[in-house]
Amino acid sequence: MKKSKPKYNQIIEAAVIVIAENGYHASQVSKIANKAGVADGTIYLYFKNKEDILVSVFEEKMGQFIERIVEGINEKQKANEKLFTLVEMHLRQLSEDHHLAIVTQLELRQSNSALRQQINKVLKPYLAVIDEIVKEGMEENIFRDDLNIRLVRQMIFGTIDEIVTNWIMKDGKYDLVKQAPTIHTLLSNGLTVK
Amino acid sequence: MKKSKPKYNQIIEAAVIVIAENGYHASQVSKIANKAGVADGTIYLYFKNKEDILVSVFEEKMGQFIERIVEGINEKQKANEKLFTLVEMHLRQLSEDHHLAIVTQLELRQSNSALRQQINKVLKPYLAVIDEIVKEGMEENIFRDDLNIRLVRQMIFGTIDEIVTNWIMKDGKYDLVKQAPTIHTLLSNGLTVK
Amino acid sequence: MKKSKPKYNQIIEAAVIVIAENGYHASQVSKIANKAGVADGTIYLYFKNKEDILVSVFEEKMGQFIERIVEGINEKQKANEKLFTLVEMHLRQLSEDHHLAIVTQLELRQSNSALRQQINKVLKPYLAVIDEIVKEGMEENIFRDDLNIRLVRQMIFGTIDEIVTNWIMKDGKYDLVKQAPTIHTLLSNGLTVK
Amino acid sequence: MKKSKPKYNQIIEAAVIVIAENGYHASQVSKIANKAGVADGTIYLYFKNKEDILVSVFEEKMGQFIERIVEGINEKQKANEKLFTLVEMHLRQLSEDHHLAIVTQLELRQSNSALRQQINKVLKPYLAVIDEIVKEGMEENIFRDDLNIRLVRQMIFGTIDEIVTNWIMKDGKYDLVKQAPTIHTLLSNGLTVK
DNA sequence: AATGAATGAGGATTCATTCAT
DNA sequence: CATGAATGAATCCTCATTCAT
Repeated sequence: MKKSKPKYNQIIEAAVIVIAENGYHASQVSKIANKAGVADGTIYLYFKNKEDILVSVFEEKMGQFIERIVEGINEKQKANEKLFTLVEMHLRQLSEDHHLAIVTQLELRQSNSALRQQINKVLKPYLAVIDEIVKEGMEENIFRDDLNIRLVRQMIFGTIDEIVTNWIMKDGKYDLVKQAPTIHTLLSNGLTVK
Repeated sequence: MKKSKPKYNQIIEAAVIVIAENGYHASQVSKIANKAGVADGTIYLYFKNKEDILVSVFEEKMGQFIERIVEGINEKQKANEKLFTLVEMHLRQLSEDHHLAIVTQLELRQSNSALRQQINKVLKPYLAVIDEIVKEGMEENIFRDDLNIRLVRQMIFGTIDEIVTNWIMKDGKYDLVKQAPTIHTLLSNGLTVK
Repeated sequence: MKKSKPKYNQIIEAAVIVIAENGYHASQVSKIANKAGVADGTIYLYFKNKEDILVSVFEEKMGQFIERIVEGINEKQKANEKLFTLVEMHLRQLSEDHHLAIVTQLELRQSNSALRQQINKVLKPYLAVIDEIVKEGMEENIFRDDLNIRLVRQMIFGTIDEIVTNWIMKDGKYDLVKQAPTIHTLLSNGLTVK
Repeated sequence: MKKSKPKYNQIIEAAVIVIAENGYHASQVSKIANKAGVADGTIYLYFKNKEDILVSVFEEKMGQFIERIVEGINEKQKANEKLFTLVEMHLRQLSEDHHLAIVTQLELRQSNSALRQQINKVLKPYLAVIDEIVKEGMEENIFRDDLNIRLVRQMIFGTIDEIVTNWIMKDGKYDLVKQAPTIHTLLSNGLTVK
């Protein structure tokens, strides 16, 4: 966590749970405060407004999320191993924190466009990690050398994101992480018989 | 159109414009009524409630959207041609109706999860079309025979969806349709050198 | 009343009573709505916001207030009779509407400076009436010809206003109108023995 | 100053500036504390509550204000000289402390009626000084012997007060003190040709 | 004496929906 | 069918005040 203030973290953790359980619009500030064990007004000592809670949740959690993936990737040598690690850890991390998955895949998207811009900014470093893997793969001659990096990044992120969202909307009834190899193969080899 | 009542369509068209221009949360029923040239109360003669307007917008527009894609696909023989047609027409149709693209890619997602369930129901036939293409491709031995249809569908839809969303968030500043071949190649052949 | 909408007037009348009885800051919109026999939301069909109620109360009441004084003055020939009429009617009108007197003398002054500017605008015509009397008096050679009109106006208004405010703060325990002749004499002849 | 504690005075001075610059309603206790260079809580070691700060500001400043006027008056023999001195010094003192003038003429009046009662109490000695002058003038046969002291006091105070308020609302754009003779003449001789 | 983090009560306003005409 | 005036529930945020340190 960026800030070591305990109340700040209490509120962040409470917000994830309350938003996951009630949905963003039914998550009154007082409900979050209550769950965090602080007074309503205390929220505003740590956050500018209700939206800021949401952005901060995303920043904090996304920060850890990316950090861990980057660590995992750094242990790998080849771009396709790195891609596999990214897919697998993306799925694993959301798989292991159901509340967080609900918030990122469903509730966070209910935000207005101002908020969405901020969320995109937080997401940038993650997208940069994807770009980096793709570039490395092209340089290593593991990936084709004519790839449009932006489109590849959108395919990789769009695919994983859609898969996680579907899983969440099915209430996480099946094993998400187990699908990492298949997804990786799909992205690597595409649909066509060679 | 489900109903041939002219006011029904007036309201649907007004809703697309108002939501695209103002965003979901700033699109009051009275604003839509005003744009449609009817009284507020009249809305409720044609729609159960505000959510119902949104679902209906999506139903109507998605109905046409899918219909046209199915027509396009039926003219093709091979699964990979069909897939190309689907990608190209998906991009083209949203490219040509900016208002609709904003509504489907951004504003509609701000709805609560109850509404999102209904939207998914509307989306089902489209996803079924994708599934059908994949199955045909496998039978024709054009696509690999070990594909997990659900995951493939999520990759195809997730990729296109992410690409369109990014395009909209960049205010449609570049040519979307032109990217269809590259996207199709990516989905078909994946990232890896063969 | 400027507007013949009955609810508009109901709300104005309710506001005078509620504000006079509770003070401006303890006069919640819901309390005014309740007194007026309308829903809270209805207030906002007729007034922009809470401040607008206050300004409108003043506009409506001040409009009548001035109108009557002007009528009274027009029946008089000489400036000093007109001045007497102004003093007497000013006192009489506030004397006869205790609620209104509380609102104008006490509660209205708790407004912020933005509101006060608007109130001053409403007051302008009344001050103009005073100016007119003074000018006439000077032309008629009834008043001294070296008067500084602005200062005279401020003396006349300041004197009456202070007297009414003191009366209100003593809960209207004595007869205000009866003092008109003395006040008029004071303003006319000053303090000094001639 | 009632208390010789330096922080007490720091807070009083800070309050005058903060209230004059921000207006009464935007003058949070924390803003005053900040300006005074003390912690929020420290305010409550010297003042019972926020209202008490205001009353104390008025008491302290009014105390000095009256003291100086009394000194000035004591140097004069005749009641009409004393009245002139009172008018002139009233204008001069507020003229020379713009912040204080804003607070006394505008911001302090936004207080609720409970506070206003206390303010009136503080004002009493000043009104007594006016009364004294009037009585002396009557005894000296300089002023008419049939004056209603209360009304005369209200005329004198109301006139000066209204003139200062108008001056403040015009941002002190003209010379206030220069008007003392005219005001004094008006109060002494009234409007009428003799 | 001094601090300042924490408290929590309180209220204007919006807008989807109704229903008398 | 159509209207649109009226309804009223629902909530974020501020800020004076407290009290453990």
